[in-house]
Amino acid sequence: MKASKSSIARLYSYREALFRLKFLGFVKVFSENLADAIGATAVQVRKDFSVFGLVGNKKGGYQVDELIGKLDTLLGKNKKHPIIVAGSGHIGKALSNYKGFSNSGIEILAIFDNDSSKVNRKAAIPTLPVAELKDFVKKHKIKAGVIAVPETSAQQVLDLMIEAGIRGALNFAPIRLNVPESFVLNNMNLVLELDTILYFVNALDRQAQHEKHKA
Amino acid sequence: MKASKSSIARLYSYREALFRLKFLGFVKVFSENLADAIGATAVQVRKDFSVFGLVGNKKGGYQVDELIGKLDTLLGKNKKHPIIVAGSGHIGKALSNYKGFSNSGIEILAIFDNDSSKVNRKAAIPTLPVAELKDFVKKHKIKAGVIAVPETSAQQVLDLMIEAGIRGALNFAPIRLNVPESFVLNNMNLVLELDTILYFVNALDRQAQHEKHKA
DNA sequence: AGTTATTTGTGAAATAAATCACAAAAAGCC
DNA sequence: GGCTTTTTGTGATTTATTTCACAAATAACT
Repeated sequence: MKASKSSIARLYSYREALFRLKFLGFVKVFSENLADAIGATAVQVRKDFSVFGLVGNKKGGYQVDELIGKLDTLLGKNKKHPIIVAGSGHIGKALSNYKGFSNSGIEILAIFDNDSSKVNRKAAIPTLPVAELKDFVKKHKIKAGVIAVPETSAQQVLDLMIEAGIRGALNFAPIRLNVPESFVLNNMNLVLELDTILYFVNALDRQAQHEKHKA
Repeated sequence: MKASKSSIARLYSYREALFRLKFLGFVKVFSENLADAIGATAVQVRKDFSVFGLVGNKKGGYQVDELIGKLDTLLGKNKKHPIIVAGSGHIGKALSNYKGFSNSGIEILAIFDNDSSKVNRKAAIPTLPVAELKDFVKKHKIKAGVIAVPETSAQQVLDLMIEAGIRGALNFAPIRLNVPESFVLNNMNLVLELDTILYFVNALDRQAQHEKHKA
């Protein structure tokens, strides 16, 4: 097996879980503790670890600090990761106010917006005109960005990011964006997620209805 | 094959794409058009359709209006879907201002917040005290909700929702929530998504570095 | 009307991901 | 020190998903 998107995501989840477990006083953990913490199975944890060369101690489990250290190296968590956000609407604001980045290494350096009335160079996270995006990205060697603009300008902004040298992005606009082969694009589509939930909720109801009918 | 989460998500995407294609003047479409539109392959489109009994016309493709109609029925898009949001922070606000729900059937009926200073019964989408959540959900027969509260109160709010009869939720709090077997829970974890993007972006760099070294 | 080109629909094959089954290591007990 | 118990690590198996390969239909052309 090799590193799939979901196995990488699980590694980050294990890391989060380890911090929580450490806070609770754990010095060592077993694959089962981690599995419980992130909602997986113990075998899955060990298989993931096996793929990434994370070894434990038979019967002794894994040393929490040591494991966090190895994960940090593996996941690049001992480095800073500067990113930018395009769009200072509600999603952009939600991101810039988000507390959860604290121990993640991720840091939003700036927000970019087309609307000049939104520009604010004095804020802790400044809002800058889109015209400055390219230079800013090059200057700060930024590799990833968030697209939080309306769908009508999403592709345009993304193209600008790519041109500036950005290599990956998280997209909140509800459309399919075109990117070069090697570009890493993840999509967050609120409506699609809600739709899927509603489908399964209603499917459960339909099933229940069906059962009732049979009885 | 049966209805998997991702195949359902694709059906919703096909539907979206069909609206766009219709707007562009398409009266009939081929599986390849739909594949291009959502970034899949033509075979995948046909296979998905095959699973859900969506038939087209050999050589003639699919009639756009007819297909939209069938998808609407299948996906419950000809019904209203009232939902609630817990938490009136930035994410809650982003959702209540979101334009993309317009032709989705999804309607946010209310936002709930613990902070009494946030309560506002007059707004188009009212913000109400959490104490009223249960009655509101029962009264309006709401089946799904969004959790946009801090992680410290996420489980508590979710339990309240479940108690009120809600069957599925979209969770923005970056923790694993416990739900009954049949409850439909989807997670949106911003940091996790960004982490994964950064991992692959940096992995590409590492690879490039490696190649350079070899050369 | 017959022929050709195109497109659907779907079993069969391939690929990817998760789970099982069990050997090997090591801690603790007697 | 040997025996027992627990837990890791991983090849083999299963399950899920995607892709392939091709028959069957049908629209368009001659």
